[in-house]
Amino acid sequence: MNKRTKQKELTKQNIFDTAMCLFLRRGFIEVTTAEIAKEAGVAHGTVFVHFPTREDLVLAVIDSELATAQQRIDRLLNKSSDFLTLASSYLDYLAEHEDFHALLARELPFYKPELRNRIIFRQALIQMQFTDLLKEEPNATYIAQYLFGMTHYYLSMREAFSTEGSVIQRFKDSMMVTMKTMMGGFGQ
Amino acid sequence: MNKRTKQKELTKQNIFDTAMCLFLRRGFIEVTTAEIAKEAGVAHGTVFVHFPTREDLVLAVIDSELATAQQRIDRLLNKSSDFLTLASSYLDYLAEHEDFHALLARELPFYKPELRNRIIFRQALIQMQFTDLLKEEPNATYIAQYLFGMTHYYLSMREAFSTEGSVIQRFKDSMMVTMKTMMGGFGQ
DNA sequence: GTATTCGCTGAGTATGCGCTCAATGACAAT
DNA sequence: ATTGTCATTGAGCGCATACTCAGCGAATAC
Repeated sequence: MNKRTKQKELTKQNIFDTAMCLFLRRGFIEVTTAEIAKEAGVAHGTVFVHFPTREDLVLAVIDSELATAQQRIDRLLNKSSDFLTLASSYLDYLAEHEDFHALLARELPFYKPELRNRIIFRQALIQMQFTDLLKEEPNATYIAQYLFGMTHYYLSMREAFSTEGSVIQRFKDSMMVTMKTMMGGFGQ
Repeated sequence: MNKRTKQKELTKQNIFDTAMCLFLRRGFIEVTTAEIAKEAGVAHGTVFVHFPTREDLVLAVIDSELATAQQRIDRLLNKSSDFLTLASSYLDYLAEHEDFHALLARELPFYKPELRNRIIFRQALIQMQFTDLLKEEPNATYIAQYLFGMTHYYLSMREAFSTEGSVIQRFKDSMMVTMKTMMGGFGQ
C-alpha cells in the first residue's frame, strides 16, 4: 500500500479515535470539530477531508459503539437462560459501558429524528428479547419496563447522584430485589 | 401609578408570558430571544431592557413554574394520607402538567449546575415527603424510587412513545398495579 | 410651553460554530 | 530530474445567536 494512502488512513483513524474519546467523555453535542482537530494534532480543515460533515463523524462513532454494544448483548442473551441472571449480567454490562449509555440517555431527545429512531429501535429489539425470556411470567412487560426504565433513569441522573464509580452498580442490588419481588408478587 | 410605569410592567409581563408559552412548547434551549421578541411584538432589544440576560428570563419562567408545581403538590400531600392515593393524584397532576415536566426531564442535564441542583433539590424534597408516607412499609425507598424513576423515564421518552395525549396517563394503571404488588410483595 | 426623563427601537457588535478552498509540499509517476 | 498528484493546512466565510447603544418620541416635570 502507498505510503500516502497509509498515512491518510492513519490520520482518519487518529481523528476518529480522538473524537470518540472526547464524545464519550463530554457528549456528542458539546464537543466541537475545532477541539477534535486540536486534540488530534491536525488542522481544523483536515477533519472535513475525512468526514465531510460533523454529523458523519458523530454517526461513525455512534455506529461503532452501537455495534459493540449489540455484540456484547447478543453474547449475554446466548449465555443466560433465565431472566434474573440475564438482568444481572445486563446491569454489569451497563456499568462497564456507563459513559456511552449515560450519554445516550441524556442526549437522545436532542438527536435528529432519524438517528434517534435508529437508536430507539435497537433498544426496543433488546427489550423484546428480554421480554421473551419472561414468557411464563404473567407480567413480563411490567418487569422489563422496570428494568429498562429504571436503568435509563439512573443513567440520565448520573451527574445528580454524584457517585464515585458506577450508578448502575450502586443501584443494582435494589433493582434485583425489586424484580425478584415483582416476579413472585403478581397475582397473589 | 404612572402611565409609563404601567406600560413598562405590561411590556415585561407580555414578554414573560410569550416566553413561557414558547419555552413550554419547544424547550428552554431551542427558543431564541429574537423569536420571543417577534412573537411578543416588541423589538429584540426590549427583551434585554426587562431581562438583562436570556438566562434571567429562563430563570424567571422556571421559578414561576416550579412555584406553581410546589403549591399543587403541597395540596396533594395535605389531602392524601395513604401512599397509593397520593401516588394516583400525583400521576394525575403530572399528566396535567406534562409539558413542563417532560421538558425538565429532557433538558435538566444541560442546565447550568446551579439551576440543575436547585431543581433536583426540590424534586428530592417532594420524593422525601412521599417516602415519609410509606414509613410502615419496609421497602419504602424502592417504591418511591420506582414512582419517580419510571415517571421520569416515561416523560423523557414522550416523543419516542409518540402517544396521542398523555404518556403518564397511558402508563398510570401499569404503574399503580406494580406499586400495589411491591407494597404487598416484599418480605414474603 | 418648554425641558427633561425614560421606555422602546433596531441596526450593529462580538462570539462561536461548521465548513471551504487556494496554497503548500511531500510523495508518486515518468 | 521533472512533472503531476493529493493529503494537509489554516485563514477566512456564512450564519446564528446573545447582547449593546445612540437615537427617537411620548409621557412627565416645571
